[in-house]
Amino acid sequence: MQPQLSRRQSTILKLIVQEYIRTGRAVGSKSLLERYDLGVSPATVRSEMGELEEQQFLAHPHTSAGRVPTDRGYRYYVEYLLDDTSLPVPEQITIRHQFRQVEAQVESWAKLAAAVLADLSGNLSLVTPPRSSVERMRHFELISLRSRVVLLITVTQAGTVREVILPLTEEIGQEQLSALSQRLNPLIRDLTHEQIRRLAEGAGDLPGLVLHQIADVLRLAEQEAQSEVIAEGLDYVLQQPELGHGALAQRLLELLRGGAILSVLIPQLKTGEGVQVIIGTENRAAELHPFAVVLASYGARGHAAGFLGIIGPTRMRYGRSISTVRYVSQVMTDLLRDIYETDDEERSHHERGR
Amino acid sequence: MQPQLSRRQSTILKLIVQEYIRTGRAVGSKSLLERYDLGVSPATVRSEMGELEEQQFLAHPHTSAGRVPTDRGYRYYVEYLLDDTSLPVPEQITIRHQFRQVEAQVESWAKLAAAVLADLSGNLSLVTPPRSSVERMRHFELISLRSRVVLLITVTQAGTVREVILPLTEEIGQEQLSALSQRLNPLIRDLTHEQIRRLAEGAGDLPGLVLHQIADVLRLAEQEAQSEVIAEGLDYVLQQPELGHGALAQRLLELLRGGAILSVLIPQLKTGEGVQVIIGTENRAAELHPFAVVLASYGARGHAAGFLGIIGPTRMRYGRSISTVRYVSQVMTDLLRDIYETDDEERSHHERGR
DNA sequence: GATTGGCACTCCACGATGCCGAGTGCCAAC
DNA sequence: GTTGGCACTCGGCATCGTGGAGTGCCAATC
Repeated sequence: MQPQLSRRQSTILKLIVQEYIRTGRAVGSKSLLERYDLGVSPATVRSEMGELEEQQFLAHPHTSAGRVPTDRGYRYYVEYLLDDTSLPVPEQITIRHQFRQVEAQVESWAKLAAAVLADLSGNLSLVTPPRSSVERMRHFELISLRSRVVLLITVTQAGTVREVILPLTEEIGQEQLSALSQRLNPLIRDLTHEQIRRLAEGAGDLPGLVLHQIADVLRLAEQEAQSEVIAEGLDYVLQQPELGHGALAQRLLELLRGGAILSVLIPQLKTGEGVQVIIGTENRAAELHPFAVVLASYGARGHAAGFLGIIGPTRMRYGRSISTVRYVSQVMTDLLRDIYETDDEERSHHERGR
Repeated sequence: MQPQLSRRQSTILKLIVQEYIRTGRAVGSKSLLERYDLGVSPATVRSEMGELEEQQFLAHPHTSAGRVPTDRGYRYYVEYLLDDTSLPVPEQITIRHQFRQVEAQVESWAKLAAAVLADLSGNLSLVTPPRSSVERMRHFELISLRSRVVLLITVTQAGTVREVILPLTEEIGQEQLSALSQRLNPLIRDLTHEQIRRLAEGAGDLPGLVLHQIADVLRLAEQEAQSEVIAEGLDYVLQQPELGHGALAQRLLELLRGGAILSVLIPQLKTGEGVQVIIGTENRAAELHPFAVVLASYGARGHAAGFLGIIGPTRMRYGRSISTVRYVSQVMTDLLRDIYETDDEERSHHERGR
């Protein structure tokens, strides 16, 4: 869609979108002029509105109602009419500060990100924890919980930590377990689950069991990366008058169960394209047609990565949502870089940060 | 409250509660007799109903409506009128089967429990992951992520695994880190965070840093045990007609944010008392007055433990909820026992299981 | 040719009205 | 103690009328 509207039409569309987002009521020519002086009469505005409706940017709920933006109208608004603001600095500082509190615990990043997104946008937020699509082994440990029950802890290259319980057929002491892990660890460092499984075939009884389990864990971690999602701000969903009453909110919550929403969203996500906005029927999944989605990925290049975003009614504050998503994704990317990046990269990054 | 109703009054109360739970509409004398033959006329039922209302077991929404159970009415029903059924065996088998799938991953137990509770009860479920109120150290590992960034993994006696990132001032190789952990691990096994912190004081630079961090992690784990909660079945909340429309559902969701609901519920939870039912205004917290809570704790004696339960409208299927909560709590307790119990205990437990 | 004021028309939201059905409470009779 | 009868009550629902906001069109004007 190219910009194809006259200056005045653009102005009117912009005001109608803003006004509708603000009030939630269809906007009429007169009431629009009461708030904004356009230097023309209602009749003129009406004729322009008629033109905009002709071109599918606006719609009437019914004959004697005002105009409401269509998905196409929102799209044009987001594309060409939105003042490209970034998040206010005080809020940036607050966010950075909050993240600093949990800097050390990687698992809490995603939770915090979800909370921040929800609170700042006033919408439902979704965040996937940082994961790698191909998990490679970093390190594992065997810890004796009690006789014949061992805890296997695996750390992947991407920093994901997993633990599984390993029942053994015979009793094996902590010393033996430590020796085993010391022997195996160097062998499987940086290998994928397939490679480890191949190794397991040739190995002895106990090592074979352990290696098999490790391979399983790695494979599982990759699978879960496709389905684990943290959501926050459910209460905001109900605050939306247009969603709260109908069965719409319920549908949305159902989509969240078991991360089903991810398989709906991911196919549409273009990685590394900054913030993406998907409005109403632009969503491939029909369930999401009543909603707008603001998405971004974070992390980078084969390292741990994920995506985050917010979902709300198409009548959402796009400017605010986009700047929030953009900023939080940046913060998450920075955090990940601080862990995995080589020193060179890190230095240049910190310089950029000033 | 002692049983204080005549046989016929009890029957009528029971039928009214059941009928109201089934239909959600106030129950009248005539419509009650249409479904159930009590061998008496509507007028008789009416007079009994009047008596029950007198005693606060029933209430009228308005003059010409049927009767609705009061919280007191539900209480009497749960206490004396409920047929004490256990969960149907096929469902028991399904649940056991589902847990067997994730047996090895301790972290997924709570999630699964929440999903099962929600699906079987058709209500919102809450589950806290198994935690110990006094965390003691089991084992830790140091893993070099990259130069000067180390991942510290701690495993507590209760089996909780935590990871934190440790920035160092100077570069230290994996070999040195492994040596350090091998030296320190035996020293701090089974210690609390306070004891470890005391040890840290006298230790050298790096060991001191590590021990301090470990103590922090332990302390944090204890704190989080008080606030971490998994909820499932939010969509069911909205299906409840009496909640979906009002702002009530929203209030409930707000309570869930950040585990605030735990601090509301825990003070009222008596541990080791089987399944507890808290109905409406019996809840100390006013926010929960519109709801009924079915709660149980699981786990045992200083080991990892937690609680689980469901929250729904006071008009809930108490029989089903209670039996579900009871069964799932039993399953969780069994699972934990299989990990931590000594072999003796385990044997007798398995024998009981047959 | 664009803009404007005027005007008829449309339709929703909202309150008032009336009716029906379900339910109650009471009472006299059994 | 139980019953049938009866007057009464009240919410729910449909119907109706009104007012306001908004539109579309057109002829007049700049």
